[in-house]
Amino acid sequence: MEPQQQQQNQQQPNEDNSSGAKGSFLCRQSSTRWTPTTDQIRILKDLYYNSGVRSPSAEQIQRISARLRQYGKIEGKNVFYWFQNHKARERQKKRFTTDVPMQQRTVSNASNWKPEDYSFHNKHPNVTPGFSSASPSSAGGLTVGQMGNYGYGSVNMEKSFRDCSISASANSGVGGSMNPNYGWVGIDPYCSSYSFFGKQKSIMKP
Amino acid sequence: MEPQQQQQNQQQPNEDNSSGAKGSFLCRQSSTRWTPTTDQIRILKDLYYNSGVRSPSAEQIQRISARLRQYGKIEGKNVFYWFQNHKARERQKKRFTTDVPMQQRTVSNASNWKPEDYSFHNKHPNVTPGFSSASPSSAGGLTVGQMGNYGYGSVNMEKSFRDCSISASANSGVGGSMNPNYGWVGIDPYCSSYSFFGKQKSIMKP
DNA sequence: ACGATATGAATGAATG
DNA sequence: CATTCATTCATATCGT
Repeated sequence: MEPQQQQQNQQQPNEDNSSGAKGSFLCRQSSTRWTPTTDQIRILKDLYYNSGVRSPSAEQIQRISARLRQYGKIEGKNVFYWFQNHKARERQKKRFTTDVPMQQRTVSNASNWKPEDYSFHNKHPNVTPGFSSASPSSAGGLTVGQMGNYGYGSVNMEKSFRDCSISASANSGVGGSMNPNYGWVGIDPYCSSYSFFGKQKSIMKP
Repeated sequence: MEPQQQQQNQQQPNEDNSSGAKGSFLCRQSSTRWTPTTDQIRILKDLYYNSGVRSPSAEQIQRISARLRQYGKIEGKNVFYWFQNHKARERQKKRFTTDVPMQQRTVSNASNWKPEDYSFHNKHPNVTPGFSSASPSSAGGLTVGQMGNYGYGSVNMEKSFRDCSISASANSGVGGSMNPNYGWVGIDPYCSSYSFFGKQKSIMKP
């Protein structure tokens, strides 16, 4: 991410990469920690910025991780942490720079942190500028999130609108009716409690 | 092995420079990463060693960076990373030296500050013109530091167990399990218990 | 010119 | 959610 300056992107493609993008490099995944592949990152960011996913529910996490699994090894917790971190850091940086609530930043910011890819996906060197409107997925083809599943929000979405500018993703369905997309707005009658990692807890251990 | 600070100072008044290319040394090469000026380092170390600041909060970071800005370009994240790194490396270094040999560390020895480093760090002839060292209060008058002590060390946490008793089972809404943190209503069927992870981690972990 | 080291930056994983 | 720790990448700088 942060395509601005130096980036240390070097995730090793591990096995199976259906995407067939980068070459295969055998590598050291020996590390304990998950090293996301570029495709995985791409998708995660797409979900984050384009679909507005911020704190996916257990179900979503499973789905997402399942989808991402085709691009490399990944577990539910990785997805979970990814969203947590991404969100936290986005907020944090804002905190450092915008701390004082009052004060209008005339020039507004100026240089602070990395511009990152707010708004849309701007980071990948590839992806065509086109930007389709209908399908959120760029290359996957699997849409992880659009099922009619209850979205997670149901509860406090409060100010989630503050930064997420999800630009149009086709059906944002603000109007009412069910909004199939995950996101804010979904009020669902069910709690759909989750056992969440409960099921996959076994894999959750380091 | 040696001096930690071999920082080259090149404080530039402020931003600008766009040339980026470090064609000529001795210039602001601010192309990419932040290169702290000696004054900035001096102050940072002062805060670190003399004031005990290790992990400044967002607010502190704001103030610190504001203060340091008079010595050169700097942003909040730089301060943030600086402290993070400094602390981490100090710790890391110490870990190697103090760890294996004798583990007889009295706990009292919490302060592992490294006075040697500070006080007169500038070993480079390059130092900024003028500048006498001493109090950081050159022009700021801001008091960023907070106390002078910090007990650190002796925190060897390893993998402790922290299983929770409640474990997951938040079950679907109604049941009324514990974890009432969020006043769920007894009859409230719509679970909105999103506290969710508040304690969930237990299952996520060892 | 390199190689080594110091250190800024980024981020996965946890903890509270 | 906020904060912190550990690792790792990237680059600036110095030594020889």
